[in-house]
Amino acid sequence: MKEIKVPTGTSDILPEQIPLWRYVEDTVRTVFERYGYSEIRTPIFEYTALFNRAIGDTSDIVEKEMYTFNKSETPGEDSVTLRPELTAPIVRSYLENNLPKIKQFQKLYYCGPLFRYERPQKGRRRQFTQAGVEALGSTSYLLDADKCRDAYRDTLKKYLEPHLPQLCGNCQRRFQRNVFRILDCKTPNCIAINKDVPAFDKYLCADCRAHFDNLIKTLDESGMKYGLDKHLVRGFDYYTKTIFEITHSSLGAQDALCGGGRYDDLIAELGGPSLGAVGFAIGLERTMLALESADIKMPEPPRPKVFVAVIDQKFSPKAFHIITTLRQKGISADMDYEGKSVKSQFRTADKLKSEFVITIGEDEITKQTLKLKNMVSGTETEVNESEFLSKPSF
RNA sequence: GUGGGUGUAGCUCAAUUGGUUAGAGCACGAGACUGUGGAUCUCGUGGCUGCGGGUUCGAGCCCCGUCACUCACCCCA
Repeated sequence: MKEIKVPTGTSDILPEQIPLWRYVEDTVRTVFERYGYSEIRTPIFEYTALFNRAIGDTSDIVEKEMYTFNKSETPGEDSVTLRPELTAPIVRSYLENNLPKIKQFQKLYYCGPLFRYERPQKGRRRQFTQAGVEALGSTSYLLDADKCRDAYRDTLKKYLEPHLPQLCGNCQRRFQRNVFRILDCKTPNCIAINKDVPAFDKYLCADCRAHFDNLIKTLDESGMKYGLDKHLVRGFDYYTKTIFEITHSSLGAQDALCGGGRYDDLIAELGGPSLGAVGFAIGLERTMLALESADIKMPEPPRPKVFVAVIDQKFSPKAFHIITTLRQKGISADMDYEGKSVKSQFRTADKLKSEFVITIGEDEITKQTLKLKNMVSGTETEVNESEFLSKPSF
């Protein structure tokens, strides 16, 4: 029989990694909330049609990377898909729950697992976690953003057409499927051709132009550091106007920590009013890779405050009573359950990094006291048992 | 889906040109005159060398296949 292991591209998060996860999750929540975003949670799977419509069929995600299934043979039961991204589900929920009617402008954030059927590599997993924000319903200047994109697409095609034979095989395919991707190519030959590609900002309509200029002006005035990348391309069809990424050099080929942009037409495309929106998502696993490479000190794992050791196993019930009492008073406490030697119990307490050890033996029972040892300083004190248990102090 | 790299103990790695019972460090467990941790020392547990075939008197090592992991393409966080 074949050994059953964790599925390809997924991994267990073991107890020792949990503090880092908590740290990262807590941090994004705190920051998002500081910026006025509220958390929203949507299902892990959605009807497949949602992603087909939102992401667009030029994307590989829709073509071959979705976990799609149909449990029911009944006709009319629609196929569902494990969510490969979260913008579309959130827009869906925003509309379905009439959020724009309650308050047109909504600032929402999320944090959770996503699924894409891909070949794993550094920073790329089949199940991964993203935290992101969506600012939905900001007044849209632009109903004609697509026109700019179409115009630029035509310009690009016109420029690249004569060079087509010199482009790499991938790019020749891209020319038909998605010209913009050619700008992103890493083949030396293609890079050379791309160098002289017409700049996109010459092809913006007045509206987009104004939007772009305003954005740049705001960024400059707030002292925000950024770079303009005329070769930046993002995969989803729903993006309009501004797109952006944050990358980190430690991440290898998959170096985007964060990516996002405007999607001013998506709400309307999913059946809602014509309202603009912006959002971005942060890859949590990639963030953690970057944190590890930056040698950031890991948060301390939780540890028991008290470990109770017994001289003889016959005192175990007593020890059990003590840890139960302490736990009820909100103090983390633990003990040995396997009748180990005193030395071994202390070793265990040490390994757990327990702050204090209480020892119980004949002496303590007759005197009705507890021996309390501070495991950092090594000093031992004797306390009255009933006093300590009714009002523990260290 | 395509290509490269790597698979030996829980982890990191050894094992002369193919040659006996596959080793070490760390980790884990027990102990060092028995009511006390960390340091040191002693002892111990632990491997169908990823799996399946082949070549050979003999394979951890060579050949083929397969699986897994990994990096990269593709695509994307």
